[in-house]
Amino acid sequence: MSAARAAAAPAPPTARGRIDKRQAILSAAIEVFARDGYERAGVEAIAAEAGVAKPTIYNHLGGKENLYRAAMAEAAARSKTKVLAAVDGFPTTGEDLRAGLRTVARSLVDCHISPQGWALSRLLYTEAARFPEVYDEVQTEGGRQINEALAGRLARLGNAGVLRVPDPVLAARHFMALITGELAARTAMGTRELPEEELAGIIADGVETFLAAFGT
Amino acid sequence: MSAARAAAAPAPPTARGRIDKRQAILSAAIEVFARDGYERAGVEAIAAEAGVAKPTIYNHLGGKENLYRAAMAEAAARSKTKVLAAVDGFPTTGEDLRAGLRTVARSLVDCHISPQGWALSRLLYTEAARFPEVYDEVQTEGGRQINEALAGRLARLGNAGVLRVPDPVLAARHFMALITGELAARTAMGTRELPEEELAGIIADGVETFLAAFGT
DNA sequence: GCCTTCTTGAACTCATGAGTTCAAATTAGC
DNA sequence: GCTAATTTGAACTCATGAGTTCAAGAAGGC
Repeated sequence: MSAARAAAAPAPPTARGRIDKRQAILSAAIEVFARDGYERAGVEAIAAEAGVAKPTIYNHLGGKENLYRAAMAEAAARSKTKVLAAVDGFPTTGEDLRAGLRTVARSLVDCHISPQGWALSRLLYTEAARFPEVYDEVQTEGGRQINEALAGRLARLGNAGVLRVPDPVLAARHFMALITGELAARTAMGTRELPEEELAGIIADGVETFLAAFGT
Repeated sequence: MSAARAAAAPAPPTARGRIDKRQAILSAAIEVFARDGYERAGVEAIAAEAGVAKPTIYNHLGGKENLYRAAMAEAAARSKTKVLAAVDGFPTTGEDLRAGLRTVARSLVDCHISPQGWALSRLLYTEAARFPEVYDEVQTEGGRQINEALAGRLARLGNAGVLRVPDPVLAARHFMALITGELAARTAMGTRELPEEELAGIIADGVETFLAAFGT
């Protein structure tokens, strides 16, 4: 019986009993939803991916809709942590500003183009009509916080006289737009690989335009 | 019989026989796919919307996948026409450049945020994994052409000395990024209305940053 | 060791939706 | 008008997937 399951699931022959099933289910759900989309994703497939029986999912999370909500909350939390860490690397002084901006931009882009990052964006957009609350939660709890953090760092640089940012929030939005604006189109919303050199070029170009607009 | 169909379909009591069924089917398909997504859209619903019987769809277009491809090609063609017309309004002289840029930006944004525009983007992204050829066709046939047209106009302004655009293609990309970058997030990929004043603000801000970066 | 609690597998039910079939009705071409 | 092609409605088939049920099995607490 265990052997049959192990053959169907990539997961190791899971220990039985109540361990960290819930976490395993959420991780598997994120992966399968990301790969197949909400509609095409099967609860059975998620169960297999998690190395768990189907009723266990219904015990823990009640149903597909609720499972989706919980999985998205988990994914959003993970993503937010990463992005805020990336913003933390923002330069605080004008010393080698161009290089500093490129480094942060690269970190931010890496968050965006990671499989997890794309999965989150794609599902948010795709299911925005069906799950508006999920969209709002991620957007307000996540997106706004990130923008605020970025704006704060830009304001510091403005204060130090190395940038001209009368409206730091706007500058933060345009920074993100210039850096990440083309990623969706270029990678087909994360379904294509982007050559390293192309990525570096996009970032360098974005930083350049940003500096042309907001530098002193 | 005709009365029963008219009750189910919003379409007028269609004349029978081989008229413009195909066009009606494609228009209905665009609408239903846009509203419900590929997976949730039902062929039966499309038939009802088109005021046509289900077998007629299979006669004309063979199946759901093919119907999707044809509908997307139609939608892309319509969209491209509109966008290229918008680019045509681009200023060619430096006279009142700011106002001219805002006007074009507004036209471009209007194409983007129209229900048809969002439908196209959303479906392209959502189904990029399942229909990569559709994505490529629209992206290369449409996106590239639009970017080229925009770059051409920017190059003229550069030549006239009112803009500093060593790389017109790059400038075109950044123009679009600054103008349309936030629209997806703000409108939840077109599922929310955006207040007119907010939209005007986004455009004005985008043009301002663009001029700061590329103006003389 | 024992009892409670959770997990499992397997076989269900039930709804939905793609695609087909076909005789009857309708239309277009002439 | 007459004929050939097309459209229609309605009733199919068939596959898929959500959610449930239940008896048997496996931890974990004591």
